[in-house]
Amino acid sequence: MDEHGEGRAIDKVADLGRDIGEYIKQQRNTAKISLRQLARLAGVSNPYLSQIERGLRKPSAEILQQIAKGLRISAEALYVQAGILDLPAGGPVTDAVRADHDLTERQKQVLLDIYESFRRENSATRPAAAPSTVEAEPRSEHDDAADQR
Amino acid sequence: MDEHGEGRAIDKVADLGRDIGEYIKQQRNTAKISLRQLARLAGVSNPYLSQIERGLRKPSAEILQQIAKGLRISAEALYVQAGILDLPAGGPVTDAVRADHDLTERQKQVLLDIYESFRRENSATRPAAAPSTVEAEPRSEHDDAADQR
DNA sequence: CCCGAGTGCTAGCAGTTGCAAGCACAGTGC
DNA sequence: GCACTGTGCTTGCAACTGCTAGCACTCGGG
Repeated sequence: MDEHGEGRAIDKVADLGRDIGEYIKQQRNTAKISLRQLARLAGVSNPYLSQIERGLRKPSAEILQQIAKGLRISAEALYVQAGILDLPAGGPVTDAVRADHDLTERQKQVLLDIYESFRRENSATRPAAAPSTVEAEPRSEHDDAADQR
Repeated sequence: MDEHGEGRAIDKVADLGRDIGEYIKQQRNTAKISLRQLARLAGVSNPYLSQIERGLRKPSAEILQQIAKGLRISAEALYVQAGILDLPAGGPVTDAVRADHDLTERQKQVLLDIYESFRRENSATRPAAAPSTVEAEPRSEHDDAADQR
């Protein structure tokens, strides 16, 4: 991490750690499940999940993936909170370009940069879409039954 | 990783490690830059980048982000290769661009023209290894100077 | 020949990640 | 009271990540 200023980077990392931890805790509370229940559903150890929620540890993307699965939210939502994925530019154009097998990665990036620049031109004051919390559907018995169909 | 069969999971993890490593190496070769140059651009140590490319180490998402920056491709492309992000299920680029309400018609056309031009380039120059002329733009001093403007 | 600059890699190490074992506490039923 | 089940957390440790110092090699110039 030589690129980072020593003091501010540490503060930033700590903040990011707390951000994803608090977000996970918030999602878990919203889902009304205990830390141990989530840990079991996610397939991670409960002490580790506890440490993550309190910002003491910084989980890998794989662990975030597992936690997302346990919470039944998208891994991407956690990645965004963890700062390893940008807010989705959103929309069919971005997805289509990314999925196009006829383009190289570099070409995709060039196209999307131009696309974004056009959008900025057209709507300079449009606010960015906020991360969604709609995935925090409460976990109930009824939900489990629906899950099995 | 208790959810996974022991033998197959190990094989799968190893494959994934080699996948992202080979992918990075391929992108680097396509960009015609040395391992050390990419390491410098990415802000990671060159021995570590070497180990990553050879599948000996499994980089974190943060490191992948840095490597993507050095390669000038999206971090998401690397995440997909690393198996921590799913391929977006997108529709055709043309349809998506045409349907995008954030763009003027002119902008749509410009984007689609560039898109088609890229595809043409790729069809004309595509051998089995699929290099791109855009991506294969040599990374020179001149480029660096242009980069800073 | 030597030297310098470049190449990719080896080896050892500090710090971090994720875990298992265990603790203290709360609530419930006998 | 006790035993049980559940809660979140502490601690120590093995494995891993990412680094630095250094190596061997190639190439070009003097």
